[in-house]
Amino acid sequence: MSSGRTRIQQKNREVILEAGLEAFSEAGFRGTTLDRIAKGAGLSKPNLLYYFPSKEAIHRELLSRQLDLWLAPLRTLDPDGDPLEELLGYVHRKLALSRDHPRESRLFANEVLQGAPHILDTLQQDLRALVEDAAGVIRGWIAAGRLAPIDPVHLIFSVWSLTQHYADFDVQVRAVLGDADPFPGAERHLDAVFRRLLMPDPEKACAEAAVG
Amino acid sequence: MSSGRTRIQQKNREVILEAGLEAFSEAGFRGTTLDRIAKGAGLSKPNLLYYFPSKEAIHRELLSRQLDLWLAPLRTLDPDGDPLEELLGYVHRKLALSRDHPRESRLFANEVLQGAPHILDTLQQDLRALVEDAAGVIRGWIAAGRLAPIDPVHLIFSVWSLTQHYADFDVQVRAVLGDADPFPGAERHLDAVFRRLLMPDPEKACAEAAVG
DNA sequence: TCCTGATTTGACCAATCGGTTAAAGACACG
DNA sequence: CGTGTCTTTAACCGATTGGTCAAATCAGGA
Repeated sequence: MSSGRTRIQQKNREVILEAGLEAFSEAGFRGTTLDRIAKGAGLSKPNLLYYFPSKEAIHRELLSRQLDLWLAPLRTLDPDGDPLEELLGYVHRKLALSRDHPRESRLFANEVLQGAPHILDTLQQDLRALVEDAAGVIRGWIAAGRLAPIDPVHLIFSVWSLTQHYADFDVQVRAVLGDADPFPGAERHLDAVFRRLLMPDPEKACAEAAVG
Repeated sequence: MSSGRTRIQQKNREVILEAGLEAFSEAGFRGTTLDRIAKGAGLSKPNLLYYFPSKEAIHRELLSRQLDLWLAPLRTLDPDGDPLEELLGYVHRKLALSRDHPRESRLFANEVLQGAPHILDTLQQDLRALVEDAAGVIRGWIAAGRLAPIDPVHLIFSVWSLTQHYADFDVQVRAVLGDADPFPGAERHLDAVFRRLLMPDPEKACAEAAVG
């Protein structure tokens, strides 16, 4: 009565969302069937619809539940920290999300790729505002000469694309690399890329380049 | 009799493939219905199946027909050319593909994102071999000191992800940037990124950074 | 114990899925 | 004209889709 939800309800809703994540991330919204989610959750189809009113409700709940986690790394940029450290840390955390939560990445990738019909509002409002905040921080660093001059918004796009690539196109990456774990190599590569890209001090950049 | 295909057949097959590209790139294979393709092509559903034996045949034809075009930019790397020019040219051509053929990009993105069930063989053989060739060229440049040291395969992944991002996640990019055309900014950004990333000569890099 | 509400399910629904069939319509060619 | 081929479609098929409903089952408190 206090929480409004039984233990059974909480547990089954979790099981359903887990199965839904597995399915939606693999096949997208339209490509996913209630039967498949039900089977994955070990429940009957009518029982699914006892816990969620519709397929779309499961999808919506998944998207909104993961969105905060998904954008969290970008919120942590500290204007008073060291710019290079902050941004490399961001890249690192974002790549870790791709490694540890590839299904969540593919869930969003499917959604956006197909026109973001369920989260377009959120993108245009929350995401845009969040990016604008982060871009402001980056602009401040550049203005203070603490960071190489670069378009902050496109820089953020670059972090997204470079890191999420290893989750969203995992199959392709492994097909090209062989089946070895791509992430150690990806981590080294992205660290080197962004270090070289963002280094504000020409002399340090030169030294690094000369050594490397 | 000579070509084995009537004018009507050729024209209708084209119309069907155009409608199929529109549909598959938007909704993926499972999310696309024959009825939608038929409607888009202005034909009846049985008439579709007079020209193609199945939905999968349309999809397969689209994938194989676009694959060469899609990978062409990577084949043009000239070992005897200027490394920086060659790679910047590759980035430029790849970004132009994202701008001028976003549906083709999303067609592949959907396919790979959902596990590449129809082209996994091609990825593991042709694509892998192609990347290995290109990586060899890049390694040669690095060994000759004509290019900054960098992992060639991950560099290619980076080109793919950075350029295709503007086609595949177009909706998200526009949501963040507003609805202005993202490509001029993307072009400037990627040019600057790869210039800085690949510049082999420390002094030139320093000069560029100091000026920029 | 019984009772009440929470949970589960078999049977079912209209709509849509990919695909088939047979027959009609359009066309070229003699 | 006629004829044989190419093209198109109405009608239909079994399977699957998202979703409903009433009845059965379960769990827990008095």
